[in-house]
Amino acid sequence: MKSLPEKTIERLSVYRRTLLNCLAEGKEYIYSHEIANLHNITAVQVRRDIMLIGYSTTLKKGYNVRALIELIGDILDSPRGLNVAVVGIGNLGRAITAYFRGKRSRLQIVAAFDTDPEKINRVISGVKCYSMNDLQQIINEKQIPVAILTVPPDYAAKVSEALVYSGIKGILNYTSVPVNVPSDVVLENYDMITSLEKVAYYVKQKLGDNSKVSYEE
Amino acid sequence: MKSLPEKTIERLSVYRRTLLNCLAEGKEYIYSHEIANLHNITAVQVRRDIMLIGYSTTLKKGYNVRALIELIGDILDSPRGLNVAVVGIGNLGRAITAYFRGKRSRLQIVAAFDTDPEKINRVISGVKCYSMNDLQQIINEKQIPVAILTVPPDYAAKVSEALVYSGIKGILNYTSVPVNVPSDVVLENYDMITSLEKVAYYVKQKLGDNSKVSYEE
DNA sequence: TAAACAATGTTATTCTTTTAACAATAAATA
DNA sequence: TATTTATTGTTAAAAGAATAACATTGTTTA
Repeated sequence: MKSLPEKTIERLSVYRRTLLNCLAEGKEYIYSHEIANLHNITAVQVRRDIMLIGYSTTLKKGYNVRALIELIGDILDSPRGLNVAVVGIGNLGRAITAYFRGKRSRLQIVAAFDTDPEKINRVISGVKCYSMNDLQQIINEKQIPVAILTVPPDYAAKVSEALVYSGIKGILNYTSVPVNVPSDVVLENYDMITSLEKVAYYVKQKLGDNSKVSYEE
Repeated sequence: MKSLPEKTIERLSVYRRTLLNCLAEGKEYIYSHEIANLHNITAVQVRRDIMLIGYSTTLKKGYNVRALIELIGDILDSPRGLNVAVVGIGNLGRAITAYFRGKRSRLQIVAAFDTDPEKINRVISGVKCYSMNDLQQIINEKQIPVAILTVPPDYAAKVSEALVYSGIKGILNYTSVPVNVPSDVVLENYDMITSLEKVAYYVKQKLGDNSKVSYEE
């Protein structure tokens, strides 16, 4: 399989969730422009993404929702599922596990880690919490290739090192500190403060355009 | 001011936080390649970003950290700060307010909204929580142009409509549902499930490359 | 059935972003 | 002081992503 553009991968993930909703509402077929409207993008982009994953329909009644979902699954999911750990089970960690709760998904959050003795050995948001000291052991025992990093900023670097050392293959970093990993480990840094500052920047630009008030004095 | 590339805006936000740390450690000057190493990017990209914001140094001792921070502030921040509301103060909402707690920033989270009677009129993570019914009133009274949307998926569409109607200028949407706003409202959709699925996809790819095991049977 | 329409599939173009190439110059060194 | 080195600033090229243009083809309708 030739590799798909990163942005297409992202959109496929979102498409799938929207399509699952459609299916739940009894919708069997969907037009490219309907998918587009649901996501604030153009129908061309939708069609192009769908072309890239090799789906095509001869009908003019839109795409078969079920078939599309399945095909996206073939691309995104690992056949046997993929285990995930949440490292740092504070508010953010719990928010993420909550997202997955009850969802039937090929991604399973199978362990949480924390340093707080109050949390260790308890089940939090449906996930057993282990001591950070047992990181390597549990990751190996449970065969966990992916970790979500939601520890306080000061611990980010140390913990990500430990994760790499424990053999983790992918890290989704939600701390506000960029972390560094060897090139054979997949890394996605996402920074919530940055997104907020970005929105604020564009809002400032717009306000500045419409009324110079805030700059006048 | 000519408008800067979106990616540059994002990086500036991250640079600033890293630079603040450097300053806290007593570092007065920093080389482009040092900034680059901290962020897993190239020095050229750093220099280009810095060129774009119009900073330049005649010294060969690196950039003046203090000056850079200030200049980034001139670009990103509104002179008088910008008020922000968190709409839906569950785990995710609390995680975000916690980020900002104690941070001296030009972005202030000044209100939370929720429907849970247990939360309304209480102070949560340092922020007063109001009833969702008072959205418009409070947004106007407190002059809040930016909202962070962290409500359960089913409420996302309704609440974002209400926000737009209340005169909000920017929405940062963390629900797993894409929302739609008029073109004069700044919108950033960020989907945590998608980022996790993306990491999982690339991990799958890598594992597939190294050992075909998972596809063999 | 023929014409018009509406939808998809694909190539070409444009735009954005990153990377490369290299000129300029302060600082260090022989 | 002349030479080398290290660093910045800037233009040029390449890569990646979105958009536009358009060909194709079921479906509907006169």
